[in-house]
Amino acid sequence: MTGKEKLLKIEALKVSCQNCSLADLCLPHSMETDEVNQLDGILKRQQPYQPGQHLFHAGDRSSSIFAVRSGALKSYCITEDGDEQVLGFALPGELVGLDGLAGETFSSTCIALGTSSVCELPFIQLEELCHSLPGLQKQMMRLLGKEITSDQHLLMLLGQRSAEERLASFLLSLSSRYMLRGLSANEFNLPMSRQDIGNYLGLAIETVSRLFAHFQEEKLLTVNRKQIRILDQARLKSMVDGCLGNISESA
Amino acid sequence: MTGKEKLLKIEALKVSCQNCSLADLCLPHSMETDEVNQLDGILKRQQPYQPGQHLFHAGDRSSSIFAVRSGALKSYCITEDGDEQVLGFALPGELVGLDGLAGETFSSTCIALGTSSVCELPFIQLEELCHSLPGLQKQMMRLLGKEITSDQHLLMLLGQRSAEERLASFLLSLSSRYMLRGLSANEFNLPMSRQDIGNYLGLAIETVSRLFAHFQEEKLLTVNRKQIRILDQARLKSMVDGCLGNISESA
DNA sequence: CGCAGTCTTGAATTCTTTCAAGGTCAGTGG
DNA sequence: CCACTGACCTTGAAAGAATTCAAGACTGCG
Repeated sequence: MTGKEKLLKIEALKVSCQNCSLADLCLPHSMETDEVNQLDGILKRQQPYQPGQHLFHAGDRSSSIFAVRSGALKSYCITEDGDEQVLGFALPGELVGLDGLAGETFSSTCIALGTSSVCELPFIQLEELCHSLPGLQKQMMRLLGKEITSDQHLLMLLGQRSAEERLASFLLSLSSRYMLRGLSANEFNLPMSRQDIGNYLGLAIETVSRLFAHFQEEKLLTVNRKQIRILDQARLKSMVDGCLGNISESA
Repeated sequence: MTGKEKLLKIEALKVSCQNCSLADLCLPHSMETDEVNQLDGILKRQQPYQPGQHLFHAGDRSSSIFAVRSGALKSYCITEDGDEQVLGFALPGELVGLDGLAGETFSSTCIALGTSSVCELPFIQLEELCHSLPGLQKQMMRLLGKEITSDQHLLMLLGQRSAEERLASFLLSLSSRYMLRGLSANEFNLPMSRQDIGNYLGLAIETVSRLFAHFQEEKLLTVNRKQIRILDQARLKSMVDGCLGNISESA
């Protein structure tokens, strides 16, 4: 590879990663060419996953975290009596598999909702790399801390909020996450089913459906199947005021 | 300091730390004498906190994590409309302040429930130490991952469990955490008020009170003010079966 | 076209909360 | 020593929110 080719490759990587959570992790910290190159070296890019295909199952030996490049993923657990509990959704630029850091295996299962492509980062190598790249380790910690903070927000949501406040908060979360990645904050598609939304928010599917109808009556938004268009973001926000922020990225 | 004195000091530290979460972090990983010494060097031991005294407030600049040595702590947030949301309780041997890793400041507030003593670990130094101690960084990651996993469990609890299942799960969590530190699994004191329990579990205080009465009628346990004695751990467990584990340590 | 899965809508039921009142306990001061 | 106070906890009854049950509608697909 010539010097010029190498440079191009690095530039391409920067572009491909710039909408990614991992950008937080490395790019803004004045990574040198060689450092980006090192990170690139451990990235495994994979074939896209089809809807319903699993990235990993709870109990699988954990060896990597995954960054979503496109599509959407769902993390969930199966309770002993066979129920599913949705833990979160990952949109492009977000990470999944962080719970695998806790031990030898994943504690959650991750499934593609739509056709999705991901980058895999084997964390053994990520760990080694942390030793040589001064900022990377700190950023990993921050990312994990962020995950904890975001779970705390969700806890607050489920702990004391009404069904209405939960759904409003959920929609605002999606909105801001799409915006963060340069997509429209007021018009987007729900990658998940009503079933998944209800499960995630601790609500019956019928309640979710009724709330969408109610929000529509109130002229807060329009909803057509999966397509959401937020009409009155301000009023939606006022519904969750006091809810200390929205749901942010989740595992 | 003579060689012998130094050795004694290290042994004392090992003893004082062995019931601590940080033991997970260092001791079982064949830490050498010098390594324990290094860790000891960054530990700041503090005066005990009195009930109602704060370790840190949300918004404070975060620079350390804290390990509880005795007593009990409560983490919480205040929502914009002034409500409190309890995020978790820390018992001896557990850590608080991990959410501070997310950014420059803490996102939660931490208060002593009873007289409590803690070890403070400035994480700038912890971070530096990670570079020299091979196992420490990995253990930090694991600890953070554990925190995430534990939040996920709580999420599942609040998401779809009945009031009865929530309280049962809460009590079993306390039980197993006390047992882990070598205390009785079936007889312990609740360090927090009914108010705090209700808030944490997303229940009204009256509901908590009624459930204690109900559990007592069912001969599952006896409760006298703060004192709990679990009579039928097995049946209590069967109530939360399918709840995928209990609540574990929280921020 | 017709089937299967997903979503919506209505009515009855259940669980939990809210409101209200009373009880217990520890500390305080007469 | 005992009544008083305030914080915390318990208990009952009424009200409300969300779920469950049930039925029907829409969509995409073979």
